Formats: sequence, structure tokens, C-alpha cells
Amino acid sequence: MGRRSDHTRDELYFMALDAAEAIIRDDGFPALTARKVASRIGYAPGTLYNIFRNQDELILHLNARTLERLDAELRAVPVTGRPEADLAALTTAYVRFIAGNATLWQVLFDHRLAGGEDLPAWYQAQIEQMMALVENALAPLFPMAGNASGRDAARLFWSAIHGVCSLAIGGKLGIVTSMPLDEAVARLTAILLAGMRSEN
Amino acid sequence: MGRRSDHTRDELYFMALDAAEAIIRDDGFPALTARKVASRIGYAPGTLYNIFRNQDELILHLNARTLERLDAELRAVPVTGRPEADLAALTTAYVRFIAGNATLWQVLFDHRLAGGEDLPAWYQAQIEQMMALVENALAPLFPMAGNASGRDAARLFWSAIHGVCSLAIGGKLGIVTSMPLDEAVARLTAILLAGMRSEN
DNA sequence: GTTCAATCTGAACATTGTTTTTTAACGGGC
DNA sequence: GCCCGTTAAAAAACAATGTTCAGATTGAAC
Repeated sequence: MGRRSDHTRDELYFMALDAAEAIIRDDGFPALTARKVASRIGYAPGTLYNIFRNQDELILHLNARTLERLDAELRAVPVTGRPEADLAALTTAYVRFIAGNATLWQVLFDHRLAGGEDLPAWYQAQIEQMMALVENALAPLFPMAGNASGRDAARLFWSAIHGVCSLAIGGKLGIVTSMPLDEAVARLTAILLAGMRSEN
Repeated sequence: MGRRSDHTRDELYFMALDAAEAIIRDDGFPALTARKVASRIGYAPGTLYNIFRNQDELILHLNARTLERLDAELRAVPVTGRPEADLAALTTAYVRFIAGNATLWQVLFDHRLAGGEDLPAWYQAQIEQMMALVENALAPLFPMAGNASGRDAARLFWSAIHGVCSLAIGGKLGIVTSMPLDEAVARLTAILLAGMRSEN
């Protein structure tokens, strides 16, 4: 067959992402194959390569969409200006997102670009944007505006939280067994804030 | 050809692990293929399946060996009984290990067992054993012997450290750019300890 | 109505993990 | 020394993967 134009390139783009997402949700990351995505959207495998350069790029765009959603959910939590309350709310929202999108969230970190080349700028910018939320919530602890400590602290904070979530979801550490993830994150959040207050 | 018995099964086991390790060190995790391991030890691919049930098991055993080495290095750091000093020493040794075995360390966490089945008991026991080191160093902060808080605290602590290292090595967060990993880990260690002291 | 570029298919290719079949070496009994 | 079953290992086969590509088919422009 030839050109069908049943769908525009944009439609195809979203259909592919939706299909990939469904596959990952249903059967996990390893089940994501070009042929499955193609068949699910009713096209031949080759067609995917008119839309994405390769599978890496498809996953990258899928991850970008996941990040967008996460960002939106975090952005929706109200900010009070009190770090303890705000960061507790942020991390709680984060845990809720992870619970509802465990496999998609895993792909965010499991997928490493081939050849060790680093992520595109627009993608990194998206992370920065999310990071700014944490930075903002932490700001009262680092009064001197524009100093680097706030930036670093936010990254340290989020990395630590990430560690717990990552090991919990991966089942690598015996955390989940003794403590539910939301409780672990809540405790760590409190510890980190207390530590930052006393260290600052 | 037929049975050669150039090497015992045990020798083959170690040769295979060594080969896998070399491949990962040289060309990264994705470069690890059954055929490459086989050719590097001078055998046919099928022979590997006389030693390991499948590739997953080979990686599992390789990870076990990596864990053993890490455990040995951590076990070599002297313990003073002062949490701040001891945990700083432990995390420093950890960072040094990661720096010297970056790709191997990544495999430790990148490799997820297929089918979501969980790790064998002997493997988990190995993790527990290493965890006990952290637990021990933290012990003075949680005086009541045998209570669960110490266990949980150690896991929280190590997970947080893991998060920073993981994102740093993966290049996912802009931490490395602004702060070398050892410094980030040192800062986080201090923050966590201060937080645990004040929260406890 | 013809031309043309865009688009999609289907087959092909190389590489992967794994299984199966075949070969041949070893070691024990005679 | 010879035979023969066991078994280690090779070789080949298989299915599935990502990716490429020649060609077929379409819709639109003229």
C-alpha cells in the first residue's frame, strides 16, 4: 500500500506515544517494541521511522510527556511559604504520581541514551523547570537571593527523595517491607529539612 | 569439536564473569552480549548456558561479585563510634568505589529481573549484610537496641545517598555540573545526620 | 489527465537471546 | 587395545528485535 493519510503526522505522533504508554502500562518497559507500537496504531513498523529517528527518540518524547504531567501535578500543589508544609505537600504529590504511574516513572530513569550522549536542551530545561518548584519551596531557608546554595540544596533534596522512591519501586531495598513509600518519603523530607535548617 | 575439558565448570564460571566485567568496563552495559562473552573466553555461545540458566543469571552473579567487593571496601573503613565521622568515612569509601567502578555499579541498579520476580534470598542477604554497616554506624543515634527505627534510618540514609549518586552518574540532574559528587555526598551526609539528630 | 512528491508497506538485514542437534573427546569396563 | 555410553562443546537453527530500503500507492498540483 502507499500513502493513506488517514492521519496527519501530528496525529500519528500522539497515537504512537499513546500506544507506547499503553504497552508500558500493561506489560512493562521491556515489552515496548517497535512492532507492537506499530501494530497497535495500525501501521507498519517502518512508518514509525517517519515520525521518530529511532526508538530512543520515541522514548525520549514519551518521557517528556511524563515529565510534563508530573510537572503539572506538582505545580498544582498550593504554596504557603512554609518550607516544611510546602515540601511535604510536594513530595506527597510526587509519591502519588509515582504510585499512579509506576512503570512510566521508571522509564524516566531506566532509559539511558545510547552512546552516552546527553539529553537535548529542551528536555533538560523541562527538568530545570520542575526543579525550580523545589527551589522555590526551599527558598525561605536560603535567604540570600540568587546564591547557589539554594540551587544545590534543591537538587540534593530532590535527589535524596528520588533515591528512596527508586529503590522502593525497584524493590531493591527492604524499605517497602518495613515502611510504605509515602511514610518513608515523609520521614526523609522531615529529616532533610531539619538537617538543612541546622546546617544552614 | 566435542568435550575439551580445558577448564572446569568453576573456571568457566569465573572466566565468564571476568569477561562480562571487562566488556562492561570497556564498552558499557548495552555492549554485554552472550556472544561477546563467549568469544572472549574462547567458547561457543551455547556453552554459557551450561553455566548459567540465562543472561539474567549471569548478570545477577556479576552483580553479586560487585556487591562483595563494595562490601569489602566498606568493611575496611575503621569505625570510631562517632556517627558523623563514621558515616562520612563510609560514604567517602562508597563514592570512591563508584568512581572506580562506575559502569559496574550502574549495572547493579540498571539490571531488573525479567518478569518482575524478586531477587534470590542469598542476594538480598548480601545487601542486608552491607546495610548492617550503615546501621551500625548510625547506632549511637538510636540507643534503644533492637528497635526498628535504626533499621529504617539506615535504609533511609543509604537510599538518599544512592539517589544523589545515581542521578550524578546517570547525568540526569545538574548536580555534577555545579558540585563534584564527593562534595554533594558529603553535604548530604552532614544534612541527614543533623536532621536525624534533631528529629530523633 | 498527467506528473510528482509524499507516505506507507512489506520484505530484507543484522544482531540479539536461547534451544536443539550434532560432533567428538573422555574415561571406564572388558 | 578396543568399545561405548556419557557429556562437554560446537554448530546451526529459531524467534524476536531495531532499522533500512525499494517499491507501490495515494492525493494534490498543474
